[in-house]
Amino acid sequence: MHDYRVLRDDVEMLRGAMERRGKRDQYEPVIARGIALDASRRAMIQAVEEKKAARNQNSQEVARRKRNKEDAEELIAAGRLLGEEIAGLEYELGQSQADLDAILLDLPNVTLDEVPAGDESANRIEKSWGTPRDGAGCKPHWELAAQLGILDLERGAKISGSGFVVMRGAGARLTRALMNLFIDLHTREHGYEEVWVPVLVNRRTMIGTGQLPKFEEDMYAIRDEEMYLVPTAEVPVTNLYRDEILTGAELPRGFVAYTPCFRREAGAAGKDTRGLLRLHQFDKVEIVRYTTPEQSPEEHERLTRHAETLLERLGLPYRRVLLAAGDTGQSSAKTWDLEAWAPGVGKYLEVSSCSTFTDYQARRANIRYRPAAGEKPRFVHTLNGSGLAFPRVIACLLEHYQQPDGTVRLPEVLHPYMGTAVLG
RNA sequence: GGACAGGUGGCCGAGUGGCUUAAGGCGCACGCCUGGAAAGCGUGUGGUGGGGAAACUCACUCGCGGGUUCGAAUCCCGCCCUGUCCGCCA
Repeated sequence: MHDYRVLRDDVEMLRGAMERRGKRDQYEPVIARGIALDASRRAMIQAVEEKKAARNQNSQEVARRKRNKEDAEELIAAGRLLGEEIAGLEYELGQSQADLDAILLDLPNVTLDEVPAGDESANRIEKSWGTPRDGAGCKPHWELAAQLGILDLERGAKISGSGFVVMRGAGARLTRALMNLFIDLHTREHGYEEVWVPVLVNRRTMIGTGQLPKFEEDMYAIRDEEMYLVPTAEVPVTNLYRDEILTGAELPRGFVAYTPCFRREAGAAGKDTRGLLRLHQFDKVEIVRYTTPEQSPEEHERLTRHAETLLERLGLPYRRVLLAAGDTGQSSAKTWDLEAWAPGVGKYLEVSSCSTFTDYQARRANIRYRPAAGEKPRFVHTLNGSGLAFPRVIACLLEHYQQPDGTVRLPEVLHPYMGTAVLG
């Protein structure tokens, strides 16, 4: 969400940002309407406040006369008229305000200068780690998993539908192991506070992080309740401090949470549907940071390193990709995707998305901090990243560490969590 | 789900229609006092929006939203949340 003032003072900047996202044409009429609404809104505010000041003064005078047992009929009549005028103006103002808010909620965040313009073809690989295994002779994870008996796609589909999976035996245990490994690392070595949060949230929470009102069709909702299943722990965790004012001294702050994630994947039908590549329900550990605006660039790098560290501990080759503006999510100002190599499917799989949202989410969720006692509150910057998403990590682990006989040799860091070195 | 009791500023707490532009206290900040501190005394202490270069000023804000009224923290209606008890339940 943007400040109203952008429409007054910085509209060229906004237009440029939409241009870089390839959405100038889409948003130009929205921006134009926003500018007009902002101007009329301000005029109405002035008019209505003038009337209210008059009404307040009038009421004071009525009170004074009544105390002195003087006649106030004339003033009461004048007050009645003012009240009617105010009611009319306020109704109009409410309409303008609602329309303008809808526009401000609809406009995507402004990407940072270093984010390349254009669509995903302009995405930029910024670094690579490890040596991708040659895919020759490598099986895809769904074959390995079937052979190992750790993944039951058929029964997942029976119980819930396609895109829902059952993990069994070592597969189920692997999920629990990754959850513990990731949370342990983030709490013990990266300084995050562990939190356990609701996965069913109200509408206001979904608006706070930017999923609503725009992406209603991507969300699972509870009928008759106006509750939503979270698509990521980012939603409840970022909203922890909604409508609160933190102190500057407690920033930066980091939180780590495991949650299941629920996504309808409405626009992705038929894409990457095999095995563990794209699910309606999956598990993920998420890291979220609150920072000051000044610290947010370095915090973004730090958070991304925290996610990368997990891949390095698991020994999975990966690359860091800077998303172009057109591929960057609505709320994000800059996103690095971490993609781990899956030799069996012969692709890099997105296992983490590390974003800085600047003050976009903080405005929507009204999360502020006071730099020092007595100073004005400012919006925090919020950041988050997957650390990491399990199904694709499991796919990469199986494929990367597979042996010719179909067994899988696990990386050492998982041995204590799994109680074994080999699957199969 | 039902009954009852509540929701006031950072915190406690007064306040059943106009002399409240939210009393008083605590906390906090600054000042006086002091060799230094404590105590004491004094002053100041929220947020949002509009106007203004600023000083400042106007409006809104007593859980949220409506309503009654010239005027609502106060009266009415709906909702949310918290507590206690009952019911149900992992």
